[in-house]
Parts: sequence; C-alpha cells; structure tokens
Amino acid sequence: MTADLPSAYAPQQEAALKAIAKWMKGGGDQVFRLFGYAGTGKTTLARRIADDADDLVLFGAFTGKAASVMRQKGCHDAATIHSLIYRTKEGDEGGPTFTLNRAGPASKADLIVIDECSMVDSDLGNDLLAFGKPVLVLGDPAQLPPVRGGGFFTEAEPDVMLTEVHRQAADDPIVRMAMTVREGGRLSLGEFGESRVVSRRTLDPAEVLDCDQVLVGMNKTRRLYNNRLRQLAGHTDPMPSIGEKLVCLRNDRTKGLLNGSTWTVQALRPPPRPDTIRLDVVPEDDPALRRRAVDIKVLRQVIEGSEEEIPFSMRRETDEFTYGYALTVHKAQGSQWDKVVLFDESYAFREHRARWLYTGLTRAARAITVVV
DNA sequence: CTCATCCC
Repeated sequence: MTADLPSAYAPQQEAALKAIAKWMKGGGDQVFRLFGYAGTGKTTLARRIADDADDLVLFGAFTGKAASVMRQKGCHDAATIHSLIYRTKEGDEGGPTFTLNRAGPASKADLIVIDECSMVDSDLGNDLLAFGKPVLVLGDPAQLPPVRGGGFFTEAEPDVMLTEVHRQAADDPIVRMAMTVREGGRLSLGEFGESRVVSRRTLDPAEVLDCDQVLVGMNKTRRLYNNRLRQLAGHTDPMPSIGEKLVCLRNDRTKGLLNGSTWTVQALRPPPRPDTIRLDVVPEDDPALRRRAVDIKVLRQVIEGSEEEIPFSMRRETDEFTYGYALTVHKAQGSQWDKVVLFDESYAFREHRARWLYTGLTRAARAITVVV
C-alpha cells in the first residue's frame, strides 16, 4: 500500500473512519455505505480502511476499468465483481452466461470493498450479498445509475455521507460547477479558471482538437463527432491510420485490454483477412505504466461501429475497438482526463439529466469546456 | 431527445 497518507483528517472523515471501525467489529448490517461527492476525499479514506484491515480484504468494482483504477490507488488485486462471484459458461448463442461461484474468491473474504458502487445494479448487488460477507461500498450517489436494474447500493441512504469538499478542491472550478449542477442549478456562460462554458456558435474547432477527450451524450452524436474529428485531422480512409485514437470495447485480461480504455495506433500490420485489420496500439491514459504495444485484430465492421449483430464465434477470435475521439459520458464513467470538452446533451437523459452532466463534468481533472 | 456491463 502507499505510504503517503495524510496524518490529519477533516472532522467528517475522522467520524467516517470511526463509524466504519465500529461496523467492522460486526453485529450490525451486512452493508456499510460510505458515500461522497467528488472532492470529498473518499479515495483517501478507502486507502486508509484497506491499510488498517488485518483480515482478508477483497477489492472489487463493476467494470474492469474501475477495478484497474482501484489497483492504481493501492487496492491489491482489485478485480471485477463478476470475477469474484461468478463462474462463466459459454452460452449457445448469447455469449457467456454467469453462475454463482459458491467456492470462489468472495466465499473466502472477511471483508469485500466495492468502489464506484453507483454502477452496481440489483442483480449483481443481490448476488454479491448472497455470499453473506460484510461489504463496504464506496460511491458517489450524484453519478449516473446503471442503465438497467437501478443503483442497487446508491438507492438506499448512506451510513456516512461525505459532503465537505476539501480546501484545494473547494477552489477548483470543476468541483464548483459539479456542485452547482448536483444542487439543481444551471451553468452560466463564461470562463472559470482554465475551464469555460461556451455556446456551440462560438466554439473554436481547434479547442476540440486540442483537448484530451471529447464527451457527448448519445451514440448518434458520438459517431458523428468521431467522423468529423477524423475529417478535421485529414483522415480519409475509413480504417485507422498511425496516430489515430481508438477506444477498447471489451476486456481481455491476458492482453491487458480494458473496456473503455483509449489507445493510439502505433503501427499497421498486414490484414489477416479481408474483413479484419491488424494493428499495434499503445495505451493513451497511462503510457508510463506500460510502454509495450499490443497487437490487436479488429473486424472492419466493429471499427466502423456497425449496428449489425456479429456472431459470437467471430467476436471471440477478434478484439473490439472503435474510434475514440468522442465517447459517451456513460462509457467514460470511471475514467478521467486532464482536458475535456463536454457537449451538453443532458436534455436527452430526462430524470437523470443532472446526474449525466455531473458525471461528465467530473471526468475532467484539470480543465473542462462545456459546450451548451 | 437515451444509456450499458460482465468472461477466457
């Protein structure tokens, strides 16, 4: 674990640590909900809790990407919840099927810590609790709930809610914008530090090309903007060229591929089949972590974002990537970039519009441009 | 004027 933990905590964080310590002695509820908004120091507490525990602690998250972020924060062997509780069987037509793995990792744990718990739906949440183990869930209730099944953990009241934004974050324009949106407010046009809110008419395309990640709401917009950004960069071939940005669409543990991770094309290899391309790609988000390129094979129709159903036998033999200049906020949940351009399509998400915008805003670590 | 995950 990391050693650079702060020696002092804010009063709210101290109280949270006490409440969790008491819960861990047992006799109470199976689940402890530690919720907190962006900038409230949830991560710090999660690390501390993990450090203090003597027993066998398992770390999990809904997506492979979120589990990877957990590992980077020092949570050893953090894995997907699926891999902790399920055994997979190859389905006839419908891809993999999951059955409870009663003797699997979750059955041996003394404590299970789940991060980004707003992503967990009711099916997975119920199956996780079926192991009867104490589960500490960390999450942000202002984030988007799962598409189906509802936010199993975040629909209930928290045991501890961290609301105090720590000092350096309180001055951060991104955190302030996120707070405004969470409280039901609207963003006003203007500049806020390095961040800004601009109208579509006054947007400079150069700014969009310059950012680390473009985020949108709808897949229709994502495809449109990916095409536009490729055009602006001078790419005419429908297949990727060297230097282009791709996003991975399916985990592959042995190859180190995470759904939602972004990559840069480093080299083109001869196509193995007329319907398939072969590329070397390097990770975009953590280039220091792993320099080595990964050799991938992708069906042309997957790159092109074809809606057609591809047989599972065919999908299993290939990797899944498409253009990653623009991503949906849903896809980006669990990821962060320094400079983000966010096209506000919150109107499309009705009752979840504030959560959509909040989730989009909090994907930016340093600067955000919101296009309204 | 809707979004999506999981495995080997």
